[in-house]
Amino acid sequence: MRIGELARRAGVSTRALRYYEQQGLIQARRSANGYRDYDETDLRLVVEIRSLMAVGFTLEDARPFVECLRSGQPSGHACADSVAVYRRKLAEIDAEIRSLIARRSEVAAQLALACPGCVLPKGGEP
Amino acid sequence: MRIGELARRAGVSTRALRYYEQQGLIQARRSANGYRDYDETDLRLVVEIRSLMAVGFTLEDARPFVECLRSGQPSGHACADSVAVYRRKLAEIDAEIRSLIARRSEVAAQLALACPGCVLPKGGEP
DNA sequence: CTTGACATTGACGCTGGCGTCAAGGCTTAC
DNA sequence: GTAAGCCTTGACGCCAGCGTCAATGTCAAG
Repeated sequence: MRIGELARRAGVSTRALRYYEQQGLIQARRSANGYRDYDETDLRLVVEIRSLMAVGFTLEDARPFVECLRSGQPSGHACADSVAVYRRKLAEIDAEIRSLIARRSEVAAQLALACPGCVLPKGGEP
Repeated sequence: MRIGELARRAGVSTRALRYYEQQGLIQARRSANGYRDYDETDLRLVVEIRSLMAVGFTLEDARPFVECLRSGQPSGHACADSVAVYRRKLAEIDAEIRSLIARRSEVAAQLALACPGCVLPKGGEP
């Protein structure tokens, strides 16, 4: 299939697909006229990328999953590198959550100073 | 005082101070030679900006606080606009935290699929 | 033959908050 | 006079993930 059809089926823009290719995440065969030619495997790669991005992964984070799929594995997380990224992302998310909770309580404290009675607790601070 | 001294005392770069001025957050008087000339009030404004940014506020978020201070209020959160920003930021932070928790549990679920026994819970899911 | 829907590459724009360099002017100290 | 250390404005760079425009090629339908 050509790039427009892949874009429609994957729910992304053609620009995004070219960008993924530029970043080395997907590689398209070329038809005789120079058009990119994709197959169902490419669709799976793009869907994998998008589902990872939907949970906050960057394109670089997605790379091991894509390579895992391309190496013939039935799923992108069947490789050690992918699992390592999962664990790292979990740690990153946990750090972000902790940071946000800390910042939330600081803001809530300031709001309480500025406007006593304005702030209703959320369980952030003990 | 000139820009270098203000920068040192506030713990920011001169570049940042010029940027804040360009964004209309602070306004410096000028000496006869064209140099920016700041006073203690300006220092307070910059300190306010930095403390707000430290908890995740953007420069635009900080604007009402700065204007509040410049209007003669003893503290930046003594104005209605500032309180409104506090409440909006609290809501934004809460939304971010919820989103992160949701994403964390999705990632954890995927990790559990990929590597059973890898994931140890964190209290995110019941 | 022409229109229209597809495709190509290349390049600039966007967001925020600056860092960094260029090219020069002011002031003081030696 | 000259070196050092401050200051000025202007402009490009950076990060990610594309959006958008330009100029042009390809191909099937009418």
